[in-house]
Amino acid sequence: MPTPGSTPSARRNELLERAYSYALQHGLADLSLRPLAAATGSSPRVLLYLFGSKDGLVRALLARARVDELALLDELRPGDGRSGAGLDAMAARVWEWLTAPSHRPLLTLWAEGYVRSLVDTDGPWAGFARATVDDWLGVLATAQPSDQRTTPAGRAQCTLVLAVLRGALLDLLATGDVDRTTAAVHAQLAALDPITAKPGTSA
Amino acid sequence: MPTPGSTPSARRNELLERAYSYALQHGLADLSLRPLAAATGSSPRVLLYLFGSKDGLVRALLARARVDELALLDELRPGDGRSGAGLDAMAARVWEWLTAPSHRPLLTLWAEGYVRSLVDTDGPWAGFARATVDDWLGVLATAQPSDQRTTPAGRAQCTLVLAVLRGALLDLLATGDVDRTTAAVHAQLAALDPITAKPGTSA
DNA sequence: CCATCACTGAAACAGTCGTTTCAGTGATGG
DNA sequence: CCATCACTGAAACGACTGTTTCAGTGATGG
Repeated sequence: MPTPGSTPSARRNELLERAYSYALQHGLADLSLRPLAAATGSSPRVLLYLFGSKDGLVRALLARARVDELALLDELRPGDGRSGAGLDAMAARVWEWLTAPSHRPLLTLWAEGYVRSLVDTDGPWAGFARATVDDWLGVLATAQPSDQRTTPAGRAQCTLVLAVLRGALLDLLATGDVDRTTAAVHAQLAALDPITAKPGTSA
Repeated sequence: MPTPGSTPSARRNELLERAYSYALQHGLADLSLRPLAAATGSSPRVLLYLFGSKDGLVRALLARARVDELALLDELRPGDGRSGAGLDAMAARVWEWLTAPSHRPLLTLWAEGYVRSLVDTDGPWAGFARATVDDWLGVLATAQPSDQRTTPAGRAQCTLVLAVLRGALLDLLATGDVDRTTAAVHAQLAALDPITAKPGTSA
């Protein structure tokens, strides 16, 4: 019995991509094999064969969504080891990315996985929320001076920026009010600036 | 055929309370009639009779959760028509409430309904996210000077405070790190103070 | 040529879902 | 006394769930 399960394979990747775009449209909450199979031009039999189980499928989809997330994070990294353009500048770029309408399905999917992992502490979702929090705190930390990175105040800074971004995102997803949420985020970044910048290092 | 559906009734309220506490423990995502009936000492038959349908039951549970939310909001209102103690003081009180361990199940349930309503635009969840955003923005607005309440900058202020609270809450629910998230919220409130207060009115 | 390989279709499995049907309780009040 | 009321138990309905069984494809390579 081969049961590849998680082994990469041309066919598997192809179906994963189609299932991923299906999940982006329909969500993960009531994802079901037969409708998914019909939409991706396959069959429940094949999906189970290629992914081992439905849990395996969901895990693969979550991992696939995470690939998109990590791609964004890499894009945001300063690249070189230097301290980059500052926490506020990075936050502004992140918010720009978050407000792009084409990213809305991905963000909704992410929110779905996030809260689901809060309830189902086991299963495929487990640890998803925790993982994304750590991912983002890590990447935000690369934007602040290295001497702040380890201090509690520095970690609080990153936590705060992340909270603003996530909270504003939740608002945006619910209301669609880009102007109001963007104004809130920028108000925060303006207020954050004098805190982040050490005296003498501004501009 | 009576089919009370949403008519109040002693028995209905009793079962609603029990179903509510069950939902707080197990979540709403995979709520199912038979296990719920077994846990509440009733039967699927009775639940359907008293709530009309499963959607009616979920709607009742969501409304019940909203009662708890609105109770908190009323508690936060200054009471008299005056401007209260300021936006930052109110936010600090809200955060205190959010971090209370006993409120964690309610907050998780709320998060569940929130993102669910982002995906299922119809069904029992519809509009839940939007409603809570409006509720909270409304109550936060009562804490700021009346001349700021209508300006875009004032609305951005409330949006920002709400975003910080919600974002930090998401972080807290995922990581359980009360210290770090509280530090972030308080850092924000400290930075918010000089913005909110008009020059000359500070202290 | 034949074995092995990754992949697939059709059908059935046992289980759960929300809901319905039928048949009752026991209490209320005219 | 009897009708009406809110409520309930038992069982079944059809639809759906993830998963399995059996039986194949067609291509690969020794």
